Amino acid sequence: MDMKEVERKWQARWTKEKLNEFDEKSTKPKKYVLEMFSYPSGAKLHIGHWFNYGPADSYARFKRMQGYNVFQPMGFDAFGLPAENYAIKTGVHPKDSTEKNIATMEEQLRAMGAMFDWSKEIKTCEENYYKWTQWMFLQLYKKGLAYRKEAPVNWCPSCATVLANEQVVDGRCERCDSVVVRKNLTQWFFKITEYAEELLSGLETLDWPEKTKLMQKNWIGKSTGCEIEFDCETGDKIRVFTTRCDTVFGVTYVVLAPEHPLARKLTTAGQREAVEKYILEASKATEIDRLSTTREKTGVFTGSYCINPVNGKRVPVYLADYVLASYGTGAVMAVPAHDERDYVFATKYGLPIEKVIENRDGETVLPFCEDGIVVGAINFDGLCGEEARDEIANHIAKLGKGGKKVNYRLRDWLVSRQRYWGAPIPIVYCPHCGTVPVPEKDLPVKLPYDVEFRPDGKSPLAKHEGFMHTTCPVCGGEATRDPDTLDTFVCSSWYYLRYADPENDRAPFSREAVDKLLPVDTYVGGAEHACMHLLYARFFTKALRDMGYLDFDEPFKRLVHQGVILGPDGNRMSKSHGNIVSPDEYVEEYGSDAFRLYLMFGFSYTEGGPWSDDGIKAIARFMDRVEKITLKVRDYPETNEPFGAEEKALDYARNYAIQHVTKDLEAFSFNTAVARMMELVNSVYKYDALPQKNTALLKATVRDFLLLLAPCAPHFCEELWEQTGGKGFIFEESYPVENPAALILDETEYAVQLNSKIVCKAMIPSGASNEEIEALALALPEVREKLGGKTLKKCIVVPKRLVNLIVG
RNA sequence: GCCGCUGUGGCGAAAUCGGCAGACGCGCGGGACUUAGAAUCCCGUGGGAGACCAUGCAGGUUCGAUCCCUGUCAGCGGCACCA
Repeated sequence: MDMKEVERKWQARWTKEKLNEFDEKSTKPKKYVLEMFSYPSGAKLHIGHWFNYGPADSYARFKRMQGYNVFQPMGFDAFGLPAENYAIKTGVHPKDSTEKNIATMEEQLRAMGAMFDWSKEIKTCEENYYKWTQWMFLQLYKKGLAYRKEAPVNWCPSCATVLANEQVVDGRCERCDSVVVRKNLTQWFFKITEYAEELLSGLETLDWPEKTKLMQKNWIGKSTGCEIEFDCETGDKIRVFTTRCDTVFGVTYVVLAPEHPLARKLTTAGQREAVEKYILEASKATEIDRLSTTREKTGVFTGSYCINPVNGKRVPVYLADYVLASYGTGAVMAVPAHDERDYVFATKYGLPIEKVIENRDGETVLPFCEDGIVVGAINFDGLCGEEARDEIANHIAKLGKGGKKVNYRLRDWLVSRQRYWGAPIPIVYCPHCGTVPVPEKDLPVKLPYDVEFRPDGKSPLAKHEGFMHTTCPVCGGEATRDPDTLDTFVCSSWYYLRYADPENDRAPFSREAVDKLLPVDTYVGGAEHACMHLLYARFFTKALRDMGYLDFDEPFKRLVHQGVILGPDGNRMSKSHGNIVSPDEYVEEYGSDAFRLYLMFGFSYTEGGPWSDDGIKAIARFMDRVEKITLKVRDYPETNEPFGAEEKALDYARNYAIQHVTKDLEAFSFNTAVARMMELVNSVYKYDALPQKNTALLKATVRDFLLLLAPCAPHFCEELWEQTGGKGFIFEESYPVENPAALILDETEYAVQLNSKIVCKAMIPSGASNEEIEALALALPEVREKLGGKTLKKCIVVPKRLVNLIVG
C-alpha cells in the first residue's frame, strides 16, 4: 500500500466531510479529549509531541467509534522565554519566529492525521486570545486575588537583566558567567493560597494518577501547628510558625531568614558589617541549595535578643539561610535538642542545647526529634505528643502570643515577568489615582512590535515610549503602563475553556459553549506539569467558578501522563547531548500510521523509555500481514459451514481480542492492545491455513479486526475498509462489542500446587465447586505420587488460576 | 538535599485484588520456498546437565511476593522565572 498516497487521500476526505470537527448538533454524549498544547520553540514536532498526540488521538478515535461526540482541539502556547532569547541572539523578532514555527508545526500535525478540530484552534500570542488573558487578570484583581508585593528575582549585574532560573547555571549567568544575585522588585501575585484547602481536598474527586495527586498534596504542604510571637527588646515582634510547639520551652535562639523584614532593623551597630556581608552571600545561594539538609549550616548573630513568651527567657536572634522567607513566617524558633538542623547549627555556633522532651521508652539521645514526654515545663510536664501540643498552644493563645495555625507550603503565584514576549499586564500607574486597572473596553493592551530586546537594565516594554505613556482611565491625566508581562502559565491556565468558544469577541467564552463541552473528560500530557500548570489551571477554574463564570469545580476529570521518550543513549533528548531523534524520517519511510503504531506498541505509554527503532520493521510487517489476509479473505465465497472446534477457537480469539483491546484502550495500555490485535491476526492466519473453512466467520472476524485496529492506524484501516466494500468512513462505524457466550470455555487449565510448589497442570471443568476441585486435584497421579502418607491440612483454590494443597 | 516515580530474559516489554513470571514483538537458532539473495511462511528460544535458580541488592510478612513492609543502591521527573 502506498501510504503517502493513502494518507493524503483520507486526510483530504476527512477534512472535506468535517469528520474531525465537533458536531454541535449531535445528540450523542460529548467527550472532550484534550492533549496539552504545544510550545512552538523548535521549528518541528519532536518524538515527544508524537508520543503525546498519536496514541491520545487513537483514544479519541476509539471513543468516537464507541458512540461519543468527541471534541479534540489543538493550539499553541505561543508566548515564552525561548522565542525572546532567540531574538536576542539572532535579531529575529519573537512574533516572526513563533508564527513561522507554528506554521511548520501545524502542517506536521495535520500530516499526523490526528482527529484535531482545527476550526477551534487557538494561539495564545494572538490579540483575540491575550485580550482575554488580560481580562482574566482584571477579574482576579477585582476579586482581590491579584496583588503587588516585593519579591526577589535573579539579577545578573553585568547584563543588568533579570534571569530565569533556567538561565542561572551554578549560581552564574549563562550568558556572561557573572555571579547572579537576588534583587527585590515589586511584582504581581495571584492569591492561589486562598484556595489551598480546596485545591487539596478537591484531589479526592479526581481520576488522576495517584502519584500526581500525592505530588500536588505535598506541594500544597498543609501542616497544622502553632504560631508564636517573640517580643524583641526593640519593641518589634517576631512571629514564628512551628509544628512542634511542645518543644517551645527548649528554645535557645530564634532564626530569621536573611530576607526577613526585621533582619536589618534588629542588627546592632557592632554586628552591622557581618550581617550585611551575610545577607549578600545568602542572596547568591539558590533555594534548592539552601534547603539541602547536608549543606554546611551558616548564620550570623544580629546582636539582638527576644523573649520566649512561655518562660520569659531571653534568647539571641540569628540570621541563617536555612530559613526561607517564603515559607511560614520567614522565622523559626530554634530548639536544638529536638530538631536536626537546629542541633547542627547550635553545635557549630556554641549555642545552648536544652532538653525538654524525653523518650518514653529508653534513653533520650539528642537531638531527639520524635514525640515524647514534656519535661522542665512545670504546668505541662508529663504530657506527650499531640496532647502536649494542644495544651501548650492553648496556653500561648491565652497569653495573647499566638495560637493554633494551619500553614501551607504553597506560595502565592508570582505572575510578573520583566520580559517582552508575553501578555502585557493591564494596569496603569497614575500619580494621582495610583494603581488603576485598564477598563475592559480598552482591552487588549496591545504588545507593540517595535521593541529593543538587548538587555540593558530595563524590561523591553519599559523602554518603549509609545507603550509606556498613556492616560489614566480614571482622571485622564498622564500615566504609565506596567512594563511587565504575564507568566505564560497564566495563558495556559484557561486555554481549555477558550477552545469551547475561540471566536468570541465579547467574552472569553460563553456560558452556553462551556456548559456544553466542559469539563475536560480526559487530559493527556507530561508528568512534569504535575505541580505547576495543573495546579494553576485548577486554581483558575475555582476562581472563575466563584466569580460566577463556571459551575464546575475541576477542569480535568481524568488525567493521563505519557512517559518521556529519551535519546538512544538513555539521556533526555537535547542538542547538548546530540541525541535528538527526529520522527520525520520514520514517518517518511514507514508512514504516519506505522510510526504511531510503533510508538504505541514499543513503549509503555506511561513509562516511555530510551528510543530504539528495533521493531518498527515488525510493525510494517504486521500491517502487511493485515493487508494481505484482509484482501485474501475478501475474495472468498461465503460459506457458513463447518462450525466445529476450530471455528469455536477462532470465534473465541475474536471475542477475546475485542474484550481486551477495548479494556486496554480505555486504560491507555496501548502496547497490550496492539499485542492482542497481533494475536488475533496470528489466529486468523492459523485458521486460514485449514483446508475446510467457514468463510462467513472468517470474513466477520476480519471485519471486526479492521474496526479494532482503526483508531490505531486510521488511514490504513479506512483504505482497507473501502477496499473490502465498506461504505462511508470506518470512523462512522461502531466499535465491536464482544459476545460473552463465545468466551465461555468448558474447562480451564489450573496450576496444581503442593505446599506452594507447582506439581502439574490440570484441566478443570468450568463451574466446579471448590470441593470438587480439591477432589480432582487429590486424585491426580502426580499429586498422589508426591503425597506419600501426608495428610491434607488446607486447600486454597484461586478460581481459574490454581489450586494449592497444603499437606503435612 | 526534598517530593514523586522506575528497576523483570541479549533487547522493547507483559503479568486483574498477593496466585502458573516473561503475553506480544525484536534479536537469535533451525526448517520450508527460491538458481541465489531479499521478502514470505512454519518451528524453537530466561538460565542451568540436573535437583533447581531467576523480577536492582539485603532482610521481613504470607500457604504463596514482580506486587505488601523495612533498609539500601542506581536511573528518571519536579523543586515555584523552561514550558
